[in-house]
Amino acid sequence: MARNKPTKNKQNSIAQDIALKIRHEQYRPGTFLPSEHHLCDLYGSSRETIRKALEQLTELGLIQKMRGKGSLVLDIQRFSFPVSGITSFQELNKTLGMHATTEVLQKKNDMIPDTLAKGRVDSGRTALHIERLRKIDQVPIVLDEDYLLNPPISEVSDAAAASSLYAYFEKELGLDISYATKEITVEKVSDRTASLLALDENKLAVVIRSMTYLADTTPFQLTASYHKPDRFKFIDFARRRKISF
Amino acid sequence: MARNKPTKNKQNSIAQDIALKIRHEQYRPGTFLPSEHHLCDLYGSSRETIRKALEQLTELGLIQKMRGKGSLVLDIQRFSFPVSGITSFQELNKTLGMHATTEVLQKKNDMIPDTLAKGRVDSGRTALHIERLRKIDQVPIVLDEDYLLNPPISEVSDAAAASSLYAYFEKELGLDISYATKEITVEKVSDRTASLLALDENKLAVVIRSMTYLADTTPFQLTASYHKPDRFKFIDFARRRKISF
DNA sequence: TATTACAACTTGTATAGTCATGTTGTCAAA
DNA sequence: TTTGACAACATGACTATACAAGTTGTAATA
Repeated sequence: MARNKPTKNKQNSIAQDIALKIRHEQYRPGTFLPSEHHLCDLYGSSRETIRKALEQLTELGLIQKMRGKGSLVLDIQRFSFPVSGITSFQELNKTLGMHATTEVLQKKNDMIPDTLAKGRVDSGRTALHIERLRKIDQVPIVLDEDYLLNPPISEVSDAAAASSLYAYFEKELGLDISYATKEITVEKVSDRTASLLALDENKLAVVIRSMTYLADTTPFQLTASYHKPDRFKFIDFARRRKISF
Repeated sequence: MARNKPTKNKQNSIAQDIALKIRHEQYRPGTFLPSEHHLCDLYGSSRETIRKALEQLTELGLIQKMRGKGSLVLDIQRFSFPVSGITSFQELNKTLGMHATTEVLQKKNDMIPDTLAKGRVDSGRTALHIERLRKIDQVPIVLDEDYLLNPPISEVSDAAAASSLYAYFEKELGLDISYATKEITVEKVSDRTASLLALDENKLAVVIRSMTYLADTTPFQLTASYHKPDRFKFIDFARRRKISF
């Protein structure tokens, strides 16, 4: 069973290590990392391995490579909620040090709504429907409607639902979460959703619908997240894609 | 001067070529690409070069690699406005085949607002302020407030402002656009903005503030985009990041 | 028949080397 | 002083090779 440790190979370990050193300001923004040759010596690895580690950091927005000069450490004030990179509420809670609570409102089998299925999943199919209200400092912020497909997910404990589904999927079930498609819109929502989030009379909420896939490309999670508009803030780091398609 | 041709090296050419073949359904969703060894023969290159090309396609969400099996072509119905990947309105217009028009409302030097500068740029500084209203089928959709820093941008022709700033920056000025930070919120906007976008009385708009950087890490563009909430739709493809930071 | 073992494929990871090309400081020449 | 050549660095791109490990079909075996 793939335990999916984040650092299982050399290039990941190196990337992780450098990332931590950047986080702890051992490498400071505005300065250059040791050269690739130097890093080879430091980690006792080949240059290609170092370069693959640095590429991960580049993709994350931690460094900017400059030909002939070196790898510049970028200034990362990228807090808040990143859209890119599938990140769970619980992970964000930890990183940001907010005081967040999760209240599980429902957990039962339901039909998958068409708005989430989108033809990519049988809409007649049932799935484990978990409804959770997320609060920060007692204020409702997000309402999550998760539909978990069976297989691969047969049941979820109350504890897992209240803490982190992602941690449960990856660490307990050994699932290899790979990618997701997300869609962000602003919509008028139902009276029930509006009252749960304590919206004003226009009932507008930011809705994020996502479908999350495993490495074998089977979808396993469909989610609709309803965010309070005034407390909604997403931050994204994006690199320019050279390839047009 | 770096002309920044999208296909200047082997791995980019190969990625481009495979991407086009996927687009034209020469490689169909649900099928596997030729194996890496086979692609080596097809393109006359080494396996590492092929792998780097495939990695670009993976990052774009065009394929999913599966160990022991091959590279599966994913089903891409990713239309609409991607948040991730810095993409300009004009590029989207072309790709999506929409009938879009751009109206330049202002083009003059102005002070940079604090909400955009965010301490990363001198807020007292002036920049070339271009205000553009984007319409699709005569309906106003987006209001773009661009602040272009000098250097590296001294002036912009009316034609460039009306068509594509990015094309002008990259092809004419030879700028190497590298990355951007973006922030998405929902806010109550000014009366002027509201009337330009024909918002209803609550005056809520989706605001995307971004700061775009060159490869040498100098910021050159600050933008606030105001979107009509009911016509706002962003689609994102995100891969799960294994590295925690 | 059912199971096992294996061969022949696939991708994943790491190594070592080569050449191209951009950057910077130094030192000599004009 | 200014200019130019050059050495010593840096990253970018590519190649060739090796071995690990997952997948699949086949053939031998119990």
